[in-house]
Amino acid sequence: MKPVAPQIRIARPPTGSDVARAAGVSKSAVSRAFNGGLVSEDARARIFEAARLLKYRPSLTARSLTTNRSGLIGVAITHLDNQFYPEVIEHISDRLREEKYRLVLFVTQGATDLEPMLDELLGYRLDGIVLASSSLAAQLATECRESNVPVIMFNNIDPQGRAPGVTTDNAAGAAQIARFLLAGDHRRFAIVTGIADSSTSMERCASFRETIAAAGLPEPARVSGEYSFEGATRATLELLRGKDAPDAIFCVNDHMALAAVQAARTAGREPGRDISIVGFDNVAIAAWPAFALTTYAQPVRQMTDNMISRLLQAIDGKPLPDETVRLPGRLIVRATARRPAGVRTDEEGVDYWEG
Amino acid sequence: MKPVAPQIRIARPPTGSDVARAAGVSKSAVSRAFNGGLVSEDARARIFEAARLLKYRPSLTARSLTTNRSGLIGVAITHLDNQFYPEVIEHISDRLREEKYRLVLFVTQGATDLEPMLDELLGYRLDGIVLASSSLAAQLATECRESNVPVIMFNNIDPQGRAPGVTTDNAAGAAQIARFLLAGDHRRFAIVTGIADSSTSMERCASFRETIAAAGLPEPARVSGEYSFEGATRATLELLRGKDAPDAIFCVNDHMALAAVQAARTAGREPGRDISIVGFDNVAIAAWPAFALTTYAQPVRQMTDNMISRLLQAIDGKPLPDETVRLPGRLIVRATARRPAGVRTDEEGVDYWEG
DNA sequence: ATGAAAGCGCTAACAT
DNA sequence: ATGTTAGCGCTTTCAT
Repeated sequence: MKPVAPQIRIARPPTGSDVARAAGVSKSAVSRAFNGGLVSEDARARIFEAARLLKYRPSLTARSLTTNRSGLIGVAITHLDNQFYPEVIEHISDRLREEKYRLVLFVTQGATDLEPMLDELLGYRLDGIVLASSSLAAQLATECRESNVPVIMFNNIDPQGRAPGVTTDNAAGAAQIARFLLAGDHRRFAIVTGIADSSTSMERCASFRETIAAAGLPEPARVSGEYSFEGATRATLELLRGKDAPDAIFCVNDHMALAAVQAARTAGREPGRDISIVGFDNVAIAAWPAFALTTYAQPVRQMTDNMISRLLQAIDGKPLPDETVRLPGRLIVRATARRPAGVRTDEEGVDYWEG
Repeated sequence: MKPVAPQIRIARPPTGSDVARAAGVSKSAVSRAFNGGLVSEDARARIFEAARLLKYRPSLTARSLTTNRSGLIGVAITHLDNQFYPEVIEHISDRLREEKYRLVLFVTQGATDLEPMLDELLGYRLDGIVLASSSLAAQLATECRESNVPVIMFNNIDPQGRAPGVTTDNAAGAAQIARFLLAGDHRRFAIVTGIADSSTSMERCASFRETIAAAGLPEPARVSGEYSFEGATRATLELLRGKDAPDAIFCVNDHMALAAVQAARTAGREPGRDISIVGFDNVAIAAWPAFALTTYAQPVRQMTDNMISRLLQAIDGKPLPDETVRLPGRLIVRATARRPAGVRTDEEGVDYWEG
């Protein structure tokens, strides 16, 4: 005994065949019409009209099965509370939209396992992957490459240079900050670092120390701010407590520098007058009047442009060399650090220092 | 004349057939093994072993073609510079991961056309869509629903209630802020609003005005801060310039309130002493010592939980009623507004006011 | 418990 | 310029 009524089905999106039927052509004609193939004006017109009527949109899922392209780029990112990353996401998103790719976002937790992460990243046949600021980024990168998915690292690179990546020239930046502070007559330096295994933190830290050492001054004190606001607050307070408190603190990123500025005030020291604090990133908040943070600006736009271009090339089959591109930034001078001579102003009224 | 050498092909990811062959079973067996179907212990073991060796991961793209589920949830969002949204993204991302969905992020521009947006959203057969803070959200919502894709609005709802959504109870929140300010003996009120067609801004604004009116006090001045930092700065400065300058400013969100606080200082008025400023959202930055912003906290966690649960139910076929769920928040008392009587402290040391 | 076969919506050779 | 055909990698009846 069969059911009398046909099964009620949810209205399904129209397919290319539906359009073909309505327009009186074959599926292939429809496909060609939507992909810039050869179709007569006449047919093309009928096809688009039918498509419009039926509200047809090609299923990108089905398409990706045959083209072997998903149109999806994965972006793995942490520390969304650090304003730098939302800014990065906006830039990436802009570029990707221009290039007709969609952005699949993976907000990675602090300590995640590698495997589940990989299942997520590799299960979808993402066309490419951007690894920004994840602590397991370097490991992820090698795994993904084994699976033949183009990967590129952003702002946090593989220290051994075994994966393609883009960063600001951290060494140059940190060295310039050190020279700036030296020129400002500071003598007792300290560094608030990020998490231990962060390449970014290590590079900036190392270069800063070298420059200070080269000037013949004592080794800067170092405390980890763990890349968090609270961590940096604690770190700064700890640095300020000692009798040999520093007269200049370099925070490895702005997120922590902003915490440091406030911590210093809490401790009764006004940055720029009683103590100098310099950050790295030049996030939007750094320019806020409440902070006026002196900081080294990362060229975010250029970094994302370079990264996406290279990634797309790799997707198009051009092999991506394991090269780390290091782009130069600029030291933006505001008010949280004593100003040495040589500060200049650009056309837009921004003060900067080139040593 | 044919080419002699076969075309060199990039190593392709292994397929279910590869695994089946290696394990000596059929494709269907592999599929069942990976989907909790009926397979003998023996076969299952061989299948997983083969899969491990070949590094096989089922193609979710192909799967979605047959199951008609993509496992993708679209999230459309603007104003990433407003720290509220990165926070929201983190919460959404957490929940989605738990539920085995991936997040496709659409950072919508200020003024985008509807159509390209729709092509993007509907082309991928997204299982569901979250519309947060887009100015065209209400229009997008109706369009998507016509295409049978579950949609839910977040923090910015359809004023006519023709689409499901979640917000904080904006009316209750704004009214409470007004009562708080009234209790603090303020008399000349002003509002810094968001963009004109934002439901959120309108709701908060309307309720605030009603409460002030009900108290028999003159209509608050209103200036648009356009949801931007610069806009809010200008708006505040403008308000402060007049001879009849307000003694209390309600900013429709924290992002603008933070600008207002700094603008007030620029104008020589210290918030909490010379003028009172209250925000809405309770973003992380509001708690920073530099601001200590008094603000109405949105229950972000509950909002996203509610939203995702409902969205997933809709995806599972349970029809989603066009209901706007309004969750209660809490007025967090910090230092930017004069404190009336009745401020209490919770277990975590947070000061709040319930009127 | 297992396999064969059909089909999801599309694209891409290959004919014509 | 257009249609036919054969998959893409998977799930899902339907037999066995």
